[in-house]
Amino acid sequence: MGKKYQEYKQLDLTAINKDIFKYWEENNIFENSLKLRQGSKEFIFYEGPPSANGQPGIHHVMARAIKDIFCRYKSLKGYYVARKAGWDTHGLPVELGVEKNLGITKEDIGKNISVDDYNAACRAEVMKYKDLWDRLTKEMGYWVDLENPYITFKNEYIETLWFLIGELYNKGLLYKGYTIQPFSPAAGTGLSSHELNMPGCYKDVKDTTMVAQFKIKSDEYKEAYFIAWTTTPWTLPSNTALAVGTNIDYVWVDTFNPYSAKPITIILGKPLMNSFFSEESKDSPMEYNQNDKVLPYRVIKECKGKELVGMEYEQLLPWVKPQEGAFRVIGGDFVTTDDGTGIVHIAPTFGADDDRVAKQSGIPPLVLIDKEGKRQPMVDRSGKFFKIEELDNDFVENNINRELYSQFEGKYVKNAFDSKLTEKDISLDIEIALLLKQENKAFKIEKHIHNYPHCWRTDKPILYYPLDSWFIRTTALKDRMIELNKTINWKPESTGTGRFGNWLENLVDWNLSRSRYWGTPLPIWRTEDGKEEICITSVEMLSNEIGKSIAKGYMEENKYSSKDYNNFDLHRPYIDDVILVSSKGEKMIRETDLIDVWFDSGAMPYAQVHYPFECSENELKKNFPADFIAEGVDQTRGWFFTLHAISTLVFDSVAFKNVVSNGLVLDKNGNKMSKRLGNGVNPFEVIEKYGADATRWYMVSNSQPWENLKFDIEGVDEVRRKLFGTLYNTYSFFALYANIDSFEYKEAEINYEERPEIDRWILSELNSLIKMVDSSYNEYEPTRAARAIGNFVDEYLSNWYVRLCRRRFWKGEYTNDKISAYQTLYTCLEVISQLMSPIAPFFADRLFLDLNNVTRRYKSNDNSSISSVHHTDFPKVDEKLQDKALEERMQLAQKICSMVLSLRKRNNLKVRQPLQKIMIPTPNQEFIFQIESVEKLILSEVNVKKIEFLSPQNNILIKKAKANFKTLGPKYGQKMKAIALSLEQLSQDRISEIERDGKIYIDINGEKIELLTSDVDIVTQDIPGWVVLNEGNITVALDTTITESLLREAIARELVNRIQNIRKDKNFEITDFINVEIEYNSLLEQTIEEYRDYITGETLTQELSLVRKSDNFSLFMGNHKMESVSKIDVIEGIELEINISKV
RNA sequence: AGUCUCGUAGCUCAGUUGGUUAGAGCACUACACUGAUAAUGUAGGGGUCGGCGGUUCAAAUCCGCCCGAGACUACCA
Repeated sequence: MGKKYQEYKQLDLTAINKDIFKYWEENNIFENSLKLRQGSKEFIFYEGPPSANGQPGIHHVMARAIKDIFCRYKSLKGYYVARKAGWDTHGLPVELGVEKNLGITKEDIGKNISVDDYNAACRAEVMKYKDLWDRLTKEMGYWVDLENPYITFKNEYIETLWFLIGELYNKGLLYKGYTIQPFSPAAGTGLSSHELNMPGCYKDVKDTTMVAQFKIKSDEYKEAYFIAWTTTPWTLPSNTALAVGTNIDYVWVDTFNPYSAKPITIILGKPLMNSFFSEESKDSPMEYNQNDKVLPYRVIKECKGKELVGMEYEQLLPWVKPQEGAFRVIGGDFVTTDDGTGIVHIAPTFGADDDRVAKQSGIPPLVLIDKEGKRQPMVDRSGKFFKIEELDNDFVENNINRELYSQFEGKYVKNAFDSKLTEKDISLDIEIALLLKQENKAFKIEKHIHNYPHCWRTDKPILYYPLDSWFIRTTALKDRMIELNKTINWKPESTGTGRFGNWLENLVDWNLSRSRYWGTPLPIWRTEDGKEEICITSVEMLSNEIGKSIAKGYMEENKYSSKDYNNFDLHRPYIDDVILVSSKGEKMIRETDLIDVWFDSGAMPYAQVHYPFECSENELKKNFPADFIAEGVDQTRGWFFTLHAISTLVFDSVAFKNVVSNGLVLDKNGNKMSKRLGNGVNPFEVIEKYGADATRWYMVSNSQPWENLKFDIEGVDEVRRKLFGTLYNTYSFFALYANIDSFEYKEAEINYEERPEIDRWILSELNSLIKMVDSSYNEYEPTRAARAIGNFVDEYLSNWYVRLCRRRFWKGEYTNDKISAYQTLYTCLEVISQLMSPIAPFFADRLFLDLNNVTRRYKSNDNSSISSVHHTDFPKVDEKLQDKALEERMQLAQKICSMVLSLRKRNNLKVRQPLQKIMIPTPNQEFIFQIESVEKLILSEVNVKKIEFLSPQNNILIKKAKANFKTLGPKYGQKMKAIALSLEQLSQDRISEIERDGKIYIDINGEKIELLTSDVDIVTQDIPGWVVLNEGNITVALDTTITESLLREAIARELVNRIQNIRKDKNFEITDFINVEIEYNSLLEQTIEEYRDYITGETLTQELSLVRKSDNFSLFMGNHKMESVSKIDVIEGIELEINISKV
C-alpha cells in the first residue's frame, strides 16, 4: 500500500507559506538548489543593495519578487545563479538618522561628540532594521544569500573603490574644480545631480518675489531704471550684473512707482508690457497717487537688447563693494520673455547660469574675505549672511558698509534654515523687499508659487552655492556610454532609450565630493599649495607611503601595515590622521571630502569580490557583467547610471545586459504611498493575511511591472480565490479520487494515440502553455507568463477538462481510460507547479511535493524523492503533443456548448431535461469533420441526443452575406461602402448563386464587379420555426420538443439528483450503498421501470422500491424510522416522500 | 517649461500588421447547476475607446493639437 495524496480541509495559503518555509530551512533547499547547479553555466545577477536604516515597504516586495522570479527561472533552466545580498551602508540617511537619535546637528560633530563616537553610532545605525529586512526577505520567499552579503563600509570594499578611483585618476578622468552647485545648508552638503533628481525634490513653494529697480547711471535720465524680477530677493545684495537678450525688443516707459508714486522711467522687455500695464491706461493722464488702481504710462523709446549691453547702473544694495567691472548690462543667451521683465538679475555666486555668463563677460562675483583669507560668497554654509566678526578686518574696513550691512549680518536667507523661525515669520526676502520699497527701488512685490528644489533628506530648500569639488569627467566618455547603452536590453525599452538615453545625451560631469563624515574617503592627499598630490589606490600603497612619512618624521606609527583588515579602519577620522610626504618632502593632507555613496553601489560588481586584491581579472569576468539586474525606475539615474558609468569608464564594458525597471507601487487610488498620508501598506501584514504567493502573483499579474501598480488588497484576495482556490480545488479533486483508486503513476504511460480526444487536447494546451511561459520568462515578461498560467488553470483545466471528465474519475473500473485521465490530470498539475514556481514559490512547492511524495517521479541521485520543485528542470515542450487543429476544435466545442446553454436558458429548458437534437448549418465538409470529433463532448455537456448538420444547399436556411473588408478594401477602395450595402441586401437566391458558382457579379453605379467566395462571408441568420442563435460564423438551432420519453428521462435524472442531494445531506461516504423507498406515483413507476439500472447505478442503490402510502404512515415497509423520511419535489407539482438508508 | 509614458465598462486590465457586434476578470442583478461545493455556469445592465481635427473606402489602432494623470529632466530670473 503506497502513500496517500495529502487532502486538506480548506486552502490556507499562509499556513502553506509557513510550512514550506520551515521545510526549506530544515532541509537547506536554497543551498541545495545552488549545489545542484554548481559547475553549470552561470547566470549573473547583481543585487542592488538596500539601505537597512529604513523600514522595508510593500514596494520592496515588488522589486524583489521580480528579481526572484528570474533567478528562480534561470535556475530551473539549469543555470547556476549566485545571489549575493548586499547592504548599502554609507551616506546621508545614516548620518541623519544618527543625528536624530543623538539629538545633535552636524555642527556638534567634533565638538559635543567626538568624530570617533559619531562614526561608531553610524555603524550601529546602518543595520538598524537589518532583522526586519531579513525577515521580509525570507517571508516573501526571496532567495538570496543573506549569510555572506557585501557590505559597503568594509575596508575591503573601500579598498576596491580606491582602486577604481585610482584608475580614473590615472586616466585623467578625475579633477578638482569649483562650480555653483546645489547645496543643502540643512544637511550641510552639496548634492549630486542625481540626488537633486530624486522624486519629490522639486516642490511648489510660495515665495516673496519682487521686481527691483536698478538705477541707470546717466546724465540724460535722472530717474531711469532697469527693472528685473527675482524669486530670491536675498540674492539682490550679491547682484553684480543684469542680463538682457540681445535680440529682444525693449521699451523705455514713463510711469510712476506704484508704492512711492514718484515719476520714473523704466526699461523692460516689450513683450512683457502687458504684465505691468493695462492697455486701457495708455491714454490716462500722467497723474498717479498712491493706491490708484490705474498706472498711467507712456512708451517713450524702443531699442534692441544689444543697444543696452554695456550700460552701467548703480549698485542696488551697496553693502559690499565688489571688484572693478561690476554693475553693467550684459547679454545672456538664456534670457527669455516668458515671464519676469526680460531683464535678469545676475548674482554670480548663487546661480550656475549667472556664474557662467559673468565669467564670459568679465563681471566679478560679489565675494567676501573671511578671517582665514578665503574668498566666500555672502552666505555661509549654514545658510546665513556672514557676520562682520567672521570677516577679515582689512576687507571689512575697505569694502563693507557697516551701517547698512550690520542690520542684516547673521540672518538666514530662508526661514527653514533657522531653528528659531517658522514659515510664518518675516523672511529675509520680505525684509529686503520692504527696505527697497522704502527706497523707491521696488516696482512690484508679490507672493509667487514656483518650483524650487529641496534636499531629498531634510526636505528643506537648497541653495545654489559655489563649492570646491572633485569631479569625474563622465562627459569625456559620453559617446561610449551612449553606444554601450544601446546594447542593453531594457524593460521597458522606453526607459533605456528615453529616460536613460536622454540622460546620457545631456550628461554633465559627475560631482563626486561630499562634505560629510560617514562614507568612503576620497583617497587623495595634497600639499598645502595644491601643487603636488597623490592618489592612493590600495591599503598596501597607503602603508608604503606612511612608511616614507614616518621616515620623514611627519608620522609616528603606521596603523595600516597589518594584513588583517580588521585591525584598522579606512574611515574618517582615522584616515584624516594620515599625513603623507610629497616628492619634494612637503606634507600632504587628505582632501577632506567623502565620495558620493552612489559610487559605492555602482562599484559593487568589483567591490563585492574585492577586485583586484582577492580576485583576478579572469575571475572578475566570471561575475561581470551581470546578465540581469532589476530595481525601481527611480534608480535610473541612481544605481543604473553609476553601474553603467563606472563600468564604461574603467572597463569599457556594460555592467548589465538585461535590466527590468519596475514602476512605483501606489495606493489603490493611484496616490503615492507616504507616511504623511498614512496610506502605506505594511508588507508583513499582507503576507501574513494572504501569503507571499498571492501577494507576489497579484503584483506580477495585475499589470506589467514597469507600469505603476495601484495596490488594492482586494486584488490579492481575488488572486487567492481565482487562481489558488481553483488550483487547490483541482488538486483536491484529483487527490480524492486518486486516493480511492490508489493511483500512484505506477502504470506505464498510456500511449498518446490511445488517450481520448479531451486528454490529447489538454496536453496540447499544456504544451502550448509551457512554450508560452518559457518564452515569456526568457523575455523578462513575467506578467505574460502569470496571466497565461492563470488562464490555463481557470479556463482549460478546471472549467473544461475537469468538469467534462468528472465521470471518468468517479465511475467505473480502473480501466485504461481512467488511468489516462489520472495521468493526464497529474501531468497538468505537476507541470503547473513547475511553471508557477518562480512566481509562487511556496504554493508551487507544496503542490509539487504533495504529488511527488506519492509518485516519486522526480528522484535525486541517491534515488530518494527529489525535495523541491525548485530542484527540477523546467518542463520541456513536446511539440509532438501540440495539435493546433485540436485546440481549435475544442474551442469550437466550447462555443457551441455555450450557445446551446444560452438557448436553453432563453427557452427555460433545464440542462437536466434531455432534448432531441441541435442543428448546425455547415459551410463545408471540413467543418463537419471538426465538430464530429468533439460531438460526444458537446452532446453530454448540453444534454442533447444528437447533432444534425445542415448543408448550405438546405433551402430552409435564411442566410446573410457580408462583405469581407480585408480582401475587398484594398481592391475597391472608395466603392467599399456601396459594395457592403449591396451585399447586405442580397436576396437568398443571389446568395445561393455565390455558393453554387463560387462568384457573383454585382452592379455598383453601373459598374459590374466580380466578387469571389473569399470576398464574401455567408452566415446563416435564421432557421424558421426553430430557436436559433447566431454568433460570428456559427449558427445553432435547438429542437425544443419534449416527448414523453424525454420527459421520463428527465425525471430519472431529477430523481438521481434528489437522491444524491440527500446522500450528501446525510453525510454518507461516496462509496456507501443505500436502499431507497419512494412514495408511489404512476409517472414514477414507468420511469423507474425504464431507468432502474441508471438510477441505482448512479446512486449506488441496492434496493429501489416504490411504496404506496396509505392514510397513516405505518404502511411504510421495513423497520426504518420516520426521521429518515424526506420530501422531494421531483418535477413541478409532484411532491413525494422518500426514505433513504445505508445498507 | 521640456522629454517620455499613459488615458478603453463602476474597478483592474486585454485589444495582433488599421478591416465593421470593442473583450476578460471583479463588482452588481436575475436565473440555473450542484459527490471539485467557501467552487461553477448562463443571461442582463454598464463604453460617443479622454476631447477636437486630419490621413484613409475603413481609426480604439496612424498623424497633429488640446485636456487630464504620472514619471523624469531643468540654472531657470
